[in-house]
Amino acid sequence: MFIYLPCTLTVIYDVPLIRLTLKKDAVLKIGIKDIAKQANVSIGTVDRVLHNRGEVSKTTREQVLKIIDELGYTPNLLAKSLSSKIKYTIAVLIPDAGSNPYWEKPLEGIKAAAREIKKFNFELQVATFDYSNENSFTEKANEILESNPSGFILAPVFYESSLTVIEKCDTLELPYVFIDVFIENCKNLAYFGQNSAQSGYLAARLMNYSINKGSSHLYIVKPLNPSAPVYHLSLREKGFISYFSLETTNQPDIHSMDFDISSPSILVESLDTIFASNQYPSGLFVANSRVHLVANYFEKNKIKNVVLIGYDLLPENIEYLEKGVIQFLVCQKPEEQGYKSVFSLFNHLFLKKPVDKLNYSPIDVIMKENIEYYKNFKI
Amino acid sequence: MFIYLPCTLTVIYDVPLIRLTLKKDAVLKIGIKDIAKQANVSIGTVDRVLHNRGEVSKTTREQVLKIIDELGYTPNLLAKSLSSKIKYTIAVLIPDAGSNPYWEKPLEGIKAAAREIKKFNFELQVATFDYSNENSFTEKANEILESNPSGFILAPVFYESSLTVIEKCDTLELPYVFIDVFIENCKNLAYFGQNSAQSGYLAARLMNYSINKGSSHLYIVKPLNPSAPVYHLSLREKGFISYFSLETTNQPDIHSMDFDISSPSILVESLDTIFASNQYPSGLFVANSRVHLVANYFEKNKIKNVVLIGYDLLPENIEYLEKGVIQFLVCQKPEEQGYKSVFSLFNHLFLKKPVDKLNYSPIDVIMKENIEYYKNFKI
DNA sequence: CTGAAAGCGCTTACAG
DNA sequence: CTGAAAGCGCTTACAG
Repeated sequence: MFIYLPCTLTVIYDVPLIRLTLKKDAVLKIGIKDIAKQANVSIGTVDRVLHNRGEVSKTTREQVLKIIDELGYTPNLLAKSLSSKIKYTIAVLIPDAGSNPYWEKPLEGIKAAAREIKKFNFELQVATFDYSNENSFTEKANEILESNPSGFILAPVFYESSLTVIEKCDTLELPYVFIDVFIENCKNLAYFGQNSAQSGYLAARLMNYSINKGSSHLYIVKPLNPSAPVYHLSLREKGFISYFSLETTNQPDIHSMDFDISSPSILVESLDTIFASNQYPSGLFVANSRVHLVANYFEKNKIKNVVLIGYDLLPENIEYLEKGVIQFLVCQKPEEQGYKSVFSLFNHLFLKKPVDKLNYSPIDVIMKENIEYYKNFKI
Repeated sequence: MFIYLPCTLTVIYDVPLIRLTLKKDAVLKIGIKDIAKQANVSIGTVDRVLHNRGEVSKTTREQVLKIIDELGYTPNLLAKSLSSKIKYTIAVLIPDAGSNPYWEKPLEGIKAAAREIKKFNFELQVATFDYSNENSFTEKANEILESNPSGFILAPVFYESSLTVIEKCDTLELPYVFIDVFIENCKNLAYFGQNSAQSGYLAARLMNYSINKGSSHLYIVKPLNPSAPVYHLSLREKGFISYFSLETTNQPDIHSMDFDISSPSILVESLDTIFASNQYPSGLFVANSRVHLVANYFEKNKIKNVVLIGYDLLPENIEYLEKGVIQFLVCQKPEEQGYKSVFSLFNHLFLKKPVDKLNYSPIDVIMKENIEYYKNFKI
């Protein structure tokens, strides 16, 4: 039923000033030649002070520096990379996508960034390791360090081994960027990853809004991959739980349920138990991308009106979201994490620009209506 | 109450192959010199066929073309823009931010893009017009066309005048990009804007999830600026309404309420009426960024438990979202629209890359928990 | 300590 | 129709 309820509409004529900004940009770009002329030196000398390569007398150095400052010189990056023979190599060490399809996404972003900075003589070295094999991590890391890259992006999933690697980086003065996993008190150039607890908290709010209020049962499902670490999972769980203890007067019973993804039958049994019990769920929060397993169960058993929230845009998840079996997918732009990791090193190495150290990904709320725009990674 | 319910956990050892991809990239970059040598011509001739500047005999032309193809030549863009004297100018014609603060955002993105492609000899010309003055649009457009830009980004808010301008662009073979407003059957290079109906539809789903189910009253608030067009507003309204008629068995009464933003007292009166009536609202959907006016009313009158959903990240809206007065803000990355408009012209003019014609912005769902990541525009 | 010169991969007149 | 040469703004040996 649609009711139209118009209010009085007063027309006003509040005419803002018309203005036209046509930048004439009369500022002529000044180059090292101009500086050289002003300072009565050769461009070679200017270059020496520009890059602190010494072999310049103090007085001329200061003179040149002064003029550079006065004229507000900024180097022409195109000319720089055209003439320079320096090659930059960015090494990447992340888990094998075979063990976790998640890692395809950051790699996609990494590759996209690599394509963009290729023209500036940047090259990529990608190595992967096995989640269930700490040695493979160390071995690959050592291989990389021996190849002497200009920068290093790594997912430090094994704490002890990572510390050893990081120490070596520090000694070599090799700038390194953490992706996805964060280790504290390191001299890492930057970190790009998720705010897992926060995303769980957000999911809880969505859950709370979506379920029928009043006493109810919520289930946190944690699909475990025995060979993969679980910190994201438990942080998401913590965030989810803390929302209900902090923000709402609505206090549902929250149950937690772990299961090994390699034995789906256990999941089915557990879900059977839950749905047959007198603790019938109002909603399920699946703390990672395996939410499609639960969605599949819902579909088969024709379960409706139970809110289902999960993570990540796997094709299966997208399908169930579009069908309406999953209500919300929380997503943390994994491609962007990879993309930005590369660019942080580019900014540091090439542009000599300062880089933000702590970088959490946006937490996207994906629904039927907006999934279209998140499906494909585009910069 | 938190209950832990563990399932059996079986450890498996599914060891994926370890692999190391160290791109050696032995492919030497080939340039016009190599082509020239292969074809036994000078680089001048190669350049002539590369740019179809004629003055080349058919046979040599074909020979060169063949070699270019064989060697898979791709031009070095850095060298190209370093040596070329060609300047590109992108003209922009959008509404004055004075009449609608929204337009600051696309402009921000436009400027960001401009900074990035400045090094490729791209320059920006920004002109603004007055929403309440169609003549100002036409005048500025003509001024721009006379300045003979390389590309044109415009918000064609006045239909008739826009058609005239567009016709001139077509004659001049000037590529033009629509931003925010779309006109059908034009030869525009691209369009960047919102999918307004879709966002209303999404807002309705959020609303439906958030309100207590059962019979209820929802209000669509349309804050009107008499000098600005309303198509986005009414599309959002339509989308909102159609969700309830299409997707849900839950059929609340939906009331629509327009008011002139220049007389806030009318809004207050209307809200007073609503909240005193026997049609007490479960939720209000404010179809644009003025949702903070309603939020302000909520705060003053200590209204709780009424779902409030609105648009855009104005500072006031952010504040009320963080306070919990507004539950959801729907946002359509206006900065990105500007940013991408510029890049579509860059791709077309400079890179000669094909450009997608229809580009809807992602519809972001913003809540307390993720607003942090959407506040600042970053590429 | 400093300068002159070649070169990066293109474009752009100009000469023939 | 075609080629030789200068130049874009830098870097990089090399000579003094």
